[in-house]
Amino acid sequence: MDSFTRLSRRPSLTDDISQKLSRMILDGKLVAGEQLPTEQSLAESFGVARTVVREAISRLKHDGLVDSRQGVGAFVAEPSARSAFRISPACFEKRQKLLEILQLRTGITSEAAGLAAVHRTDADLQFMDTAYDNMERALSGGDAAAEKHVLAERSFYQRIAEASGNQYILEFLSMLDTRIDMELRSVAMKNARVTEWSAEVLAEHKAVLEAIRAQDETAASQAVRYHYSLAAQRLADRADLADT
Amino acid sequence: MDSFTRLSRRPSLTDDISQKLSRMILDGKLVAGEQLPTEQSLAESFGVARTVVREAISRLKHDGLVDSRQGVGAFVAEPSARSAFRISPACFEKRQKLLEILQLRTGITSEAAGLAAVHRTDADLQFMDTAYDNMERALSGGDAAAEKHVLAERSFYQRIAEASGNQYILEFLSMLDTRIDMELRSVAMKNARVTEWSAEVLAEHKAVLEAIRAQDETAASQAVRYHYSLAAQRLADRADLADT
DNA sequence: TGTCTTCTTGTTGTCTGACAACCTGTTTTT
DNA sequence: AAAAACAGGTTGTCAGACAACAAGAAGACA
Repeated sequence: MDSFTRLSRRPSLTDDISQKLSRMILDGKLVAGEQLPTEQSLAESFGVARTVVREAISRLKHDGLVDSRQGVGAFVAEPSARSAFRISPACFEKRQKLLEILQLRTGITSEAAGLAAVHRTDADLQFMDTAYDNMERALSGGDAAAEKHVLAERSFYQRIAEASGNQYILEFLSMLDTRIDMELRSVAMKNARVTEWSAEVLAEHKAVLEAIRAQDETAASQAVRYHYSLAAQRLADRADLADT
Repeated sequence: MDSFTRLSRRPSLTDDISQKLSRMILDGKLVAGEQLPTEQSLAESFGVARTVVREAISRLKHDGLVDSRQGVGAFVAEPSARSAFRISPACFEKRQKLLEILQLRTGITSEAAGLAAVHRTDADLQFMDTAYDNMERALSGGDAAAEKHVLAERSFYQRIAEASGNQYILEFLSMLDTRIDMELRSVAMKNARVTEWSAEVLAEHKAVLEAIRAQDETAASQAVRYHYSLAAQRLADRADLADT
């Protein structure tokens, strides 16, 4: 939540400076990669103590807007590093909630596939074909290549999101994937057993790909929804995810 | 992005303490409403200076995890105050981007409708019926009641999101609606002319409602998608939104 | 000349101490 | 009893210092 969203409390100096700095970056007064003024000069120009500037910059670092290196300076982060969306870590508190996150992703991914079916270029299709081949190849490695397959699958749907032409869908999906990975990798992903259902899963992906190739919007979004509904079911059946 | 997402840089003390504190809250060691230990005692127990603790808490305040009152203390914020999702204000910079936001909402809403068709209770249905009646009644007021109708429509889909049983979908949609309203109210909503297409629009909503009543998952999500595709088209036709 | 070492300088990260602003409960005064 | 002054504690801000670190400058040496 942005500080100015909370109207209840009188904004502190830190809130003020933090907002000023982030606006400078968001408005493009500070270009990506550019070095921020030093904390001391910022403190002087804002008329506050250095601690205030530090707390403000600390927030920006936390938000991924700037990146600082000790002994060198603070720099405006690349736009690719700053996501349009942020999700609270609290969302992954309980493993049961993960299923709801996956439902959320289902809706967005299916929309992405539908849009991709409409807007895809031949180049997009080529990327998707390649990603699909990678999935197929990863499967041939058996359980050992489980993680590789997961990455290939993610890459496949990322291509779809790119082909949708919708920047926000792409960003939101990649953010979700990143966070889901962080939460799941340690728990489940490493000992995932893909061979059990590899064939059917691949067929589900294939259906998505072919619908997009045929530029069939409805079929594409439905194929995604179908895949995820089965995926959710598989996930629910897994013992290592059922706990807590 | 959380600090531990960036693996490149050695985590600073502030990163460490910030993470420790947020985990204490997220893991429930500190209950909502509870007062945090004083900055000084936190500094002592963590073995760092108070400035470090302050920078860490500053991040948590920015994230809405804690709320502090000068002279009293810092308190764990209510979970309702910590919204699961945040969207950067930059997303609404250009009006052209609004269409992409709407596409994003389409995907989530259609997923919500599908889930609602499965999970709805009779009570949910009753709420939706009431919301639909409100929409219908708002339309009879003609153009004057345009804004009222917009609110009724939003309320209708909010009911659907609630019936989906998915907390994140509900939160994300309400966040999007809030932000879209903030951006659009001044521009378009006040002089919206609903009478031109009121009948057909209402029929679209009705289709959603009946699909959910019939517990037809596919029909429900398709009906939403159909409505939004037409809504996007209407929006694109509007001159006051085409500029910039 | 070229390369390595050392020094210098500047910046961020952390520490320490102090005071201002503020809230709350207690005590004193009226 | 009610109001005012007091006391203690906490956050917010300030000031100064040093440590950690990086990058360039200057010098030593082959």
